[in-house]
Amino acid sequence: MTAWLINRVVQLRDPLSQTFAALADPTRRAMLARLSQGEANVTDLARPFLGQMSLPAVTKHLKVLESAGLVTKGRSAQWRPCTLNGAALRDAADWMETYRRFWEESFDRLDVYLKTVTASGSSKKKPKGKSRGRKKQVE
Amino acid sequence: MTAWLINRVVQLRDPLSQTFAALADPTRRAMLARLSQGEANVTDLARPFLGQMSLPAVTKHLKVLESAGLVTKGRSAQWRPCTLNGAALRDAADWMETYRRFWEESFDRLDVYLKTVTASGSSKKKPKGKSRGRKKQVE
DNA sequence: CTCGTACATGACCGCTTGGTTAATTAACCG
DNA sequence: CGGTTAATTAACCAAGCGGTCATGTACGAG
Repeated sequence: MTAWLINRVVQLRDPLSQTFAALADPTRRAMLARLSQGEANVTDLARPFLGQMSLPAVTKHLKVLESAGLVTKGRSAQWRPCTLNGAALRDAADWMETYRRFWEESFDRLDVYLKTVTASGSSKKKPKGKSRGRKKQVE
Repeated sequence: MTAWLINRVVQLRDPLSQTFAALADPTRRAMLARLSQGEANVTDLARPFLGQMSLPAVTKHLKVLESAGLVTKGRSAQWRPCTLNGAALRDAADWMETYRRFWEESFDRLDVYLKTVTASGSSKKKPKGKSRGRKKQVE
């Protein structure tokens, strides 16, 4: 029936959904990564992607990030200096925070497992330490 | 040109994008919230939404969560007991973590602002404390 | 075996998304 | 003024997404 209307209008435009949707694209995440190193105008942001996609495509991505509140686009003559805006990201992080125990639980299970393994070996090195949440990660 | 092909195939299917995309829907987030309180089968998960959407719709949402690795769907007779799987969520949280300074920066700016405001008033109550990251939030 | 329950699957539909090219606006520069 | 650079807008296209209904399947119970 006309349920799709209700959905489209009411459902999918809450800020959190917009934020997550904006993050659900590697191009957009890369742009955020670039912006995390400082202000940049549109062509700066586009540079790594030109050759793979056109400038209007970048403009579109940028618009998604902007309307999700993740970046702020200023203007100076013909340039649009963009800056990263942490606030929207914080909302998403806050949401995630409520689930932290779930990934730490599984980490703890691994921790317990590792302890049983190393218990049968020598007990030196003692790598205890509150080293939650692995490093790695670039993208 | 055939750029859309390259994109579709190569771009949008990385795990992180899938995870964020899965989170970009309030229905799906609500299902995760339900699962955070313990195992549930499909009709359990669907219950709050029936009347607003059909069962197949829920099945679809569930499939999105599943293929993003966020939930694991077991089977016991005709039931599919679903459980929340924290690992995928952790990957997303790790990504966010690299941007933490940006929302904490803005918090600090607010902090400074509040200090200048309260400085002109009385200096009692002293709400200093490392109370990062507001409470609120339900969804 | 038959029935009911719990889900999944398939075919369809309309909007959204991510991309394209071509044209347009806007500002600076000489 | 005319030209160049920066960026946006418009029109279009194919694929994806979120929903529908109808049908199909797998299992337990009587």
